Amino acid sequence: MNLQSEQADTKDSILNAAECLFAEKGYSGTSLRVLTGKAKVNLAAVNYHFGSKQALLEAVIKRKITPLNQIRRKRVEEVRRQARKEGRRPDANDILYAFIEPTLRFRENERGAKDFVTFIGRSFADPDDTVRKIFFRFIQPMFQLLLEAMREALPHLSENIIFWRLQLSMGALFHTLHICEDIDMDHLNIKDLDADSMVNLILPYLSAGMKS
Amino acid sequence: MNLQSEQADTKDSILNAAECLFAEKGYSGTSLRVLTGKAKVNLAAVNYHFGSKQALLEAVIKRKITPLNQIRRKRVEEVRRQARKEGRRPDANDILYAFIEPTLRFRENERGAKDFVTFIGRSFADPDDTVRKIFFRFIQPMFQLLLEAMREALPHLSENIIFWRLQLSMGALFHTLHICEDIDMDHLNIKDLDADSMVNLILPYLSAGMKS
DNA sequence: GTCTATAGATTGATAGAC
DNA sequence: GTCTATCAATCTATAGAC
Repeated sequence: MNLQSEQADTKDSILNAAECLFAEKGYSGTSLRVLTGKAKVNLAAVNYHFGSKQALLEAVIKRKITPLNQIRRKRVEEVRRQARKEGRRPDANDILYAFIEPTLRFRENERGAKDFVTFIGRSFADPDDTVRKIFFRFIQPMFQLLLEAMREALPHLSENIIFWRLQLSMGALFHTLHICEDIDMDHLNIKDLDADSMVNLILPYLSAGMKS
Repeated sequence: MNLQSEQADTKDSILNAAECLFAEKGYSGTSLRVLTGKAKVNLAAVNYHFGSKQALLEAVIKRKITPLNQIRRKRVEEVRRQARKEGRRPDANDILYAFIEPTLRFRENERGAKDFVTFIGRSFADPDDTVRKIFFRFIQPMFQLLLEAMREALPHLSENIIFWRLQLSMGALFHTLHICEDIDMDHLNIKDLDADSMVNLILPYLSAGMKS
């Protein structure tokens, strides 16, 4: 019992520190020395508990992306189900809302989630193939679902166009989410905006772009 | 004469190799050994000709961003001038076109420009403060000009909203430009799209978002 | 499970011969 | 200007005592 809980603490400490440092300094930019220092565990603990730095990366991603995607998937499918029930096409704005709102809510509420979302944004552009591939693996099914839903919503647009407009949306969303952690201009600060305000800022833009 | 031209060749070889490798592997992910290997110059040549790895980074950015920003600035100001002459507000779509078209044309035509534009996209999200700060310094005046022009075009929107919609646009644009170098799905491939087609793909999205 | 100590590789930068 | 050789620091990962 005691052993188990202490192990869990060590693993969690490592995961929390990794989440924070990966967001701030990137995967390659974070050394195990700094990481274990922040987590207040021994340098060898990462390799003992996770096997390697890369396995730790996977664990960090998996821990938060799994429940988040579960919520988002449920919300998007509810939009499609509701539309089908009413004998109409789903609305692009509703689909985007079903994806974005839980993302920003999650970012606001969960411990370390702000770091995690920043990390997602960084990972899209990470030069390290490893990082991009691992992320891609976890994100791909969710993106596929969005693609399907959008094809229902916007049947007059080609799959090609929808694909790239979704990419434009992901780029806009995640760039903004991590730039706002970085920027410090008094009159333009949205660092402390709540989830609803951020949705109101971002959703109209993405929605108009998707339908354009 | 001979000495000068050989020096220029060495410096240019280094700049070209750096541009390519920084785009592909990032600044931190590129070692001077690999870089000088690709440039076919001696390991010590970077420090001799540029002083440090960071000074090389600045030189790489400066070489291409200066002429590119000159063109973009001229085009954006021409849109404002024309509108003023006709006694109307500039159109947001025209402003975006004046920024994006030269960017994509440049990307298509100039040697190494595709790498450079990819590198810009990566740098927005680079975890290394140094990289982001240097880029920010070179990009800031151009962004400021866009901000001003957009405030003229969209006077009913607050400066705050315009600022963040421009950020959304930059995120969408540069994410898409470097994801399209990375993606390899036959039916969705735009890797070999020409500049005009890319403008047609991206501009309506950004334009609708800005005006939303 | 936790710790120290260290292997083994790689990094940016530089000194000094040519 | 170009080269070799090397320093000093850093990295991931692991072996072995406790």
